[in-house]
Amino acid sequence: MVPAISGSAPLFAALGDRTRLQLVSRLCSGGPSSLANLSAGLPITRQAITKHLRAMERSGLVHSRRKGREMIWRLERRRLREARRYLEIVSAQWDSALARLRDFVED
Amino acid sequence: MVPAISGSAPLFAALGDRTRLQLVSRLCSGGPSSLANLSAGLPITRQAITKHLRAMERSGLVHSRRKGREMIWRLERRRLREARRYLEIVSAQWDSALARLRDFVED
DNA sequence: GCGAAATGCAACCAGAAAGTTGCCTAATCG
DNA sequence: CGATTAGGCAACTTTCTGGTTGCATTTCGC
Repeated sequence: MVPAISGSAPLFAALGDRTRLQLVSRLCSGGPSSLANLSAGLPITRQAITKHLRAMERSGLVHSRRKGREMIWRLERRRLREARRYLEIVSAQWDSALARLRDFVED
Repeated sequence: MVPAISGSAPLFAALGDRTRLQLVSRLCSGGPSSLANLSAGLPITRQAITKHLRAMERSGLVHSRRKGREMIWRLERRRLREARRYLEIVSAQWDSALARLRDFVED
C-alpha cells in the first residue's frame, strides 16, 4: 500500500551522499548555478562534481542546461516533492491506529 | 541554511535501496516483525536481509530487540520524521520568493 | 533430550561508486 | 588572434555494497 517503491529508491539514493546533499543545499539556497560555481569551495575535483550531478540528473532530482560555455544546474522541485510525499505517507500510515494496534499485538 | 547535512545523508542512503524500501513498507504496514517473517517472500537470502536491517539500524531508521530465539525489528518513527522534515525545509526554502528571484536573475 | 526453527558469524565475490589524473574541445575576452 | 576559462571524455584505483555459501549457536516444541 505504501506507494511507488520502485521509483522512490533511486531518488533517496541520490540524496544519500554527503557531497550530493551539499550540492542540493547550494542549489536550493542559491538557485541555479554553473558547474564551476558549484565545485568552487568543495574539496573534490570538478569531474567528481560532474559525476554527482549527472547521477542526480538520472534520478530526476536535478536538471542541466547549456548556456554558452557553462553548464547551468537547477533543482527539480517536482521530484523533491515526490520524496517528501513518500515519507509523509509512510509516516502517516505508521501513525495510524492500526499500526499501533499491531505493534501491541506482535510485541 | 539547510540543516543537518552531515546527519541526513546516511539516513537517505538507508532509504536508497529497493529491498530496504520494501522492508520499510512491510514494517510500516505490518508493524514490528521477526527476521524470518520479513525475509519470507523476498527473493534474497535471510543473511542479506539481516545486513540490510543492520545497515538501517546503524542509521537509526530501525530498531531490533531479541525475543526468545527470534529477532524483532521495528521502524523508528523519530528518524523517519527527521528525514521528512529535512525535505520539507529544503522544499520550503526552494519555494521561497528569494529562491525564485535568484532563479530568474541567474537564468 | 532431540530435532527443527531462528538466527549469528565469517569468508568470499562481482559489480557499482567515489574519486583521481591526463588530455581534448569549445566559448569568451583582451 | 591568443590566452584563459568552462567543461567533456576516458582510463584507472580503491573502497563500499549487495549478495552468496557454509557452518555454528541458541531456543522451542514435543
